[in-house]
Amino acid sequence: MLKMFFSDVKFNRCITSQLIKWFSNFREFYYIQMEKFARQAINDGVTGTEELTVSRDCELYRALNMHYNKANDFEVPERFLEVAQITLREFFNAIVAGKDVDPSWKKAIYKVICKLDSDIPEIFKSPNCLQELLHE
DNA sequence: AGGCCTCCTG
DNA sequence: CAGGAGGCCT
Repeated sequence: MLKMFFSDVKFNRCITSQLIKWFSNFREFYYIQMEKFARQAINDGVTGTEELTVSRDCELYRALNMHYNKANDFEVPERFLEVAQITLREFFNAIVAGKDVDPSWKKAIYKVICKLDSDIPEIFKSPNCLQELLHE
């Protein structure tokens, strides 16, 4: 029964597009939070990027975790914190520099951050990805 | 043309 | 989160 489903071309295509959609939505949420917290920091009088840090007990982290990992199903990798912090600082600097007057000011940040993306885990590249994931 | 992505909405 | 429109790339 399951095999029948997973070998269905339409079904697989549907799944991938949905996954893409999810990642897209996640990304959006991520960047919205980043901008929000960066602006908040500025309003709170933060002057330097050194004061901006992302740890497991900061508000920004909580907001993200609440959204992506509400039930704490997995442990958030350290790398995520690093990238999150870099992103936050990137936003902070851009806003402080007044770059946000440019309608597409976020593009530059996106370009920087996407290079920090981790590689896609091998399991997702497998054609049997769905089966393998289900067996975990 | 088809796939993937972003942006805006609901 | 899902849908839809529009842009970019192959």
